[in-house]
Amino acid sequence: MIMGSERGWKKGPWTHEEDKLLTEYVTLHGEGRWSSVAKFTGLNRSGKSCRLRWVNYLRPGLKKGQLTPMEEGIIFELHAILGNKWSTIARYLPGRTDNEIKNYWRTHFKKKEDSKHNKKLKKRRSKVTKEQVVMEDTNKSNNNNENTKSYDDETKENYYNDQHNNMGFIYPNNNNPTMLLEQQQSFPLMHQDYLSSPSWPDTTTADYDAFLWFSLWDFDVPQGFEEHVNNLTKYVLPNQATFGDGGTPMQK
DNA sequence: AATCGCGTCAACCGCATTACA
DNA sequence: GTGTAATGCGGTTGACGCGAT
Repeated sequence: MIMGSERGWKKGPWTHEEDKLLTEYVTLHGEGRWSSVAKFTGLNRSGKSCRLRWVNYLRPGLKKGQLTPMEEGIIFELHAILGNKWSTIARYLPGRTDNEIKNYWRTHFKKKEDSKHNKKLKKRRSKVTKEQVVMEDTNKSNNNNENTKSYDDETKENYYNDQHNNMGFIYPNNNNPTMLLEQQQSFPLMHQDYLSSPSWPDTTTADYDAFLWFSLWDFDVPQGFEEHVNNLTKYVLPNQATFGDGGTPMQK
């Protein structure tokens, strides 16, 4: 058994029995007071370890299994804006944990991250827009007269370029600052109705991209999925060309 | 059959922030 | 106001499974 150094906390994988004890404790006392778990349950686990186990594995409502294309898209979009703010991103994906999202990102988008230039490219993501980020990357690359883009940054840039070229999407920028994430109270997309909807758009079509983008950036999006799709059809699809440069997002 | 490489994911660590005495 | 404990967060590690060779 691996033991913690400070006071002999047990480490390593949790047993079924330990899970049971922790679950009983939280059921009885609620979340929090993690450092008391050992005292009340006899579990020889640190408070941090208990919290982590609960949050990432035992907490009710956690989704198991692969992320949906929808969720992948959300992660991609939010990461472009927020950077490695995993817990913040996780708030917009009910049932998913920051750890899960972090792992997902690393395995799916950081595969070729071993570029030696990467460390030069750490971005201030918190308050800049996606378009600014892309421009920064592009400018830096041009100025340095060398390819300093990481796989991560390059993938994002390609993604946005594709969106612009193929869909005519508009991303928020200085001329269109109304959609800065941090100015918003909430993301309408996260309405549980959407995530549990049995009728997602076909993820292989442009409609899906439009749906995804619309969902993320239209902060006034209606509550119901059907209405959402109706609006999508009404405002987005027949008129994609109008989403070109400099315009505003769909009007309601 | 052995082993190697890779992807996945649970869990740990260190640090920052917050709460509280 | 200060020190300490508790909590939260992001980065990292290591075990495990699986397919390729």
